[in-house]
Amino acid sequence: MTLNDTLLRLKTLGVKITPQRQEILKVLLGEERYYSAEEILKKVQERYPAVSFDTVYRTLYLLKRLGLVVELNFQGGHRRFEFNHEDKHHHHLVCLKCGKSQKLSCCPTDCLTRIKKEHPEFAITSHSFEIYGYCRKCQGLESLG
Amino acid sequence: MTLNDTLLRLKTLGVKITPQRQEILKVLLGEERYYSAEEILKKVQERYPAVSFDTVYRTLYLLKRLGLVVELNFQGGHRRFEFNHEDKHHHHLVCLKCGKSQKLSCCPTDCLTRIKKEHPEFAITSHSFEIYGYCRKCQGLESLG
DNA sequence: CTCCTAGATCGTAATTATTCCGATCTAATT
DNA sequence: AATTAGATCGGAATAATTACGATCTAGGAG
Ligand SMILES: [Mn+2]
Ligand SMILES: [Mn+2]
Ligand SMILES: [Zn+2]
Ligand SMILES: [Zn+2]
Repeated sequence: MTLNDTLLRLKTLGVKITPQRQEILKVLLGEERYYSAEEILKKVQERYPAVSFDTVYRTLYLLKRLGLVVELNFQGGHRRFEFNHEDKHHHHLVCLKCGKSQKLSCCPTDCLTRIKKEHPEFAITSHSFEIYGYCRKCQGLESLG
Repeated sequence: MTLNDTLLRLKTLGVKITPQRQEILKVLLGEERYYSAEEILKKVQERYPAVSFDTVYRTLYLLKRLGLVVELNFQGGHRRFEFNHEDKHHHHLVCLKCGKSQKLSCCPTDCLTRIKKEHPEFAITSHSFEIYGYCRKCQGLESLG
């Protein structure tokens, strides 16, 4: 998904295209990874020093409602956001020490179809699946804080 | 798992058994569901009015390190804790409106074994798998806040 | 049983993350 | 160019979590 595609999509949905929103999207589309709200704020401030957390959060939640952004809630209460690249739905292998992550090649679709059958009255909108542990570098250092 | 079993386990591990810790365990063992830190504080305060958040959080993290408690991080940044009943490992179907949940009958074990093979250098310690949406009661009310 | 001490708790303050809000601004339509 | 619904800013408010010094106590030694 390119920036222009995304902007077109927003325009179609009747959402205003502001420079701040464009800049937030540029960050999210820049590297294919997840970001904290603060990381996004810092990056956007390089171009627009006056931008506020309010704008970042409002934009992220807007994009989430539109299905363009995914919210990730990791162990320890760490909240992250990443662009929802079409056909690139994925989950993460997250190191509890350094926070680095790798994409997982696998999504529990069989569980999902089973649960849909078992709970037909429940309107499923999303799911999360993350695996935690320690990467090679951080093994043995778990207890050193 | 009963309270006495758990206390014995803690004793074996060289952890002090305080009345506050016992009370927190009683809450967690009482109903087989997850709790917020605040819910636990309130319940424990019924017996020990002076107990503090500090004690609740420290105890929860202690129990988590010992594998007796699981930390759940739901959409919206909601953090919950539940007792890790042996052989009752499970995941949740969570309503985004009312917060009520149901146990899932299914754990993505095939994904997990696959990931272990693909990332033998990574030391996996835990995983999360939650499904979100709207329960029957809350359907159609999603947008009413 | 009493003493001792490492570790636990309390009370409160500090920190962090997120949300709220009134004043001002602006994208997009007319 | 004027209009206005919706967006942004700056800062305050709220909520969640962590920190810390003073005090207390569980559990082991004697
Ligand atoms: Mn990712
Ligand atoms: Mn549960
Ligand atoms: Zn998936
Ligand atoms: Zn599982």
